[in-house]
Amino acid sequence: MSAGSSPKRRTPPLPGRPVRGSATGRPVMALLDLLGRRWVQRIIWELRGEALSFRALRTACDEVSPSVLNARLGDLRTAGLVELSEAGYRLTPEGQSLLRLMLPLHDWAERWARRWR
Amino acid sequence: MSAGSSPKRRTPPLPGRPVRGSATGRPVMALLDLLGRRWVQRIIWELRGEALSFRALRTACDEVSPSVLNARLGDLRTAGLVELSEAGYRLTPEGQSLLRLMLPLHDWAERWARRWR
DNA sequence: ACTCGACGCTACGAAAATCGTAGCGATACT
DNA sequence: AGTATCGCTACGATTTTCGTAGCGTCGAGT
Repeated sequence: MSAGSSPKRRTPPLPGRPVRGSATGRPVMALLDLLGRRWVQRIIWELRGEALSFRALRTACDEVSPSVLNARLGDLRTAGLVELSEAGYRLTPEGQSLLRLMLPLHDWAERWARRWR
Repeated sequence: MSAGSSPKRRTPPLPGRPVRGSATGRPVMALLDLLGRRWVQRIIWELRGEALSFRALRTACDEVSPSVLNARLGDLRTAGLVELSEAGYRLTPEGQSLLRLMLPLHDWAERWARRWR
């Protein structure tokens, strides 16, 4: 490990504690903070099917920088939405229940796109 | 390093054109790019009720920096999700239909929070 | 007319997040 | 030994976000 004991601790958003943009830490605000970080929703989206290795996930996310991917996976693991299994990274049951809320976004986006054709 | 004099235009994510993290421009990827920008989901969330003035919206979003707020409002207006009316900023019908997909996040977050108490 | 306050919004330097590339140590198979 | 993949780290460059100050406009009040 060591990892140089970072001089600045990055705090993943969790319900019940102050997050960016909300001193109250109301759960929905913590969630919006988490989901508003780049690649977070995309990662959840790409894990909708089978488990993916770190590298496969990186490829699925258009070769996202590994430092950011690792940071996001840390956030998501801390939040209890993602876990690393034998087969690779995958959604926890909690993560799957959140994914279920996101799935309708696909069809919505398709309809949205028709306005731009 | 280009000494280019062009002010580097920021392109809001729209379906059908390449966006950050997806050369294809598939609608859902454009949407995830848009929603993954900071404050975007929060802005939609805060506009779930009545129309809000720029300043009221800024206050609702915990005094977010006006430059970022304006940039996001530009993205959202270009995307056809938000419009400026007499009464202030408000969601378009399109934006309201997206909000409807987001509303369940509140209850989900409440349940999520119970794991951390 | 003049001040006052609120409006949408811009400027700009500082700080933080993100990116891109290279590579490490471990493990496994040849 | 050589090759390949694994999760993951380092670190400088770039982009985004932040924080504060303030501009120009408008309508209400005096």
